[in-house]
Amino acid sequence: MDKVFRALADPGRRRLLDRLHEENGQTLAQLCAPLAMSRQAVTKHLAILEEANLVVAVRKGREKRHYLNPVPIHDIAERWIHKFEQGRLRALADLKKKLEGEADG
Amino acid sequence: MDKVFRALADPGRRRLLDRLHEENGQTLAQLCAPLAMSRQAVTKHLAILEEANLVVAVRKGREKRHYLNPVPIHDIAERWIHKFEQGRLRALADLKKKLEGEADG
DNA sequence: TTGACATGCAACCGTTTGGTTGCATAATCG
DNA sequence: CGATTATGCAACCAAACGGTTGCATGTCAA
Repeated sequence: MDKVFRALADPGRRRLLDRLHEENGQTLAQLCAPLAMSRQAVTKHLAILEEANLVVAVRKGREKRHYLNPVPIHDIAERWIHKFEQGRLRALADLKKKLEGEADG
Repeated sequence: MDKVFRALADPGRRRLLDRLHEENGQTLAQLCAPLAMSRQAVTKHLAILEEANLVVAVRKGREKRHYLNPVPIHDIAERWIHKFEQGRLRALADLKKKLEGEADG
């Protein structure tokens, strides 16, 4: 779970996930192409995404195809985001109350 | 959006959000208490959470009460997670197919 | 006013991060 | 075979991160 959050912390890596979401199974070279970053930098980002299990790579000859794994994102939504969505309106009410200069706490 | 992802990348900060979710409006001292970390470290984490607008602080005399703002988390769920939840089953199918050693790509 | 409590600010420090460059390896093509 | 393509590995580097310590400020209470 922590690895997933950390992996998502970098905009470049989120961009890579977006790209794979648009077109799954891309190679390293394909992913690098429009990214204003060296191939090796992208390699490292992909390694971090793989480490977090957000991306699964499959070698095919001299190419390496990258596939999006949606499970960790789903898990975060379920186990973490969901919790905060529950009390959401209450929290917003708390907040608004305080920000409106409520005298007493 | 980037600030939110970055803020969520640290387990200590997620912990702080969890604590505020359990009990909203806690002071710095209250939040530090069980955290095996110096008060100043917590201050920095809270500053990052405030910067990301995940926490809103209100001074009350010599105390500073911290309130959870659920909006950025909601936004991430809406604008980012949701997208991946859409194609989720398809992506999983793609992945499974490849991992099962599908000959042709 | 004095003391204690709650927080703020700033300097410093080791480690991690995100990136680079250079070279090595492996697979396809002619 | 040799050239080209696709990727891997390693060393290096500046900047950001997460944390510390020391001191300053502001507020409540006796």
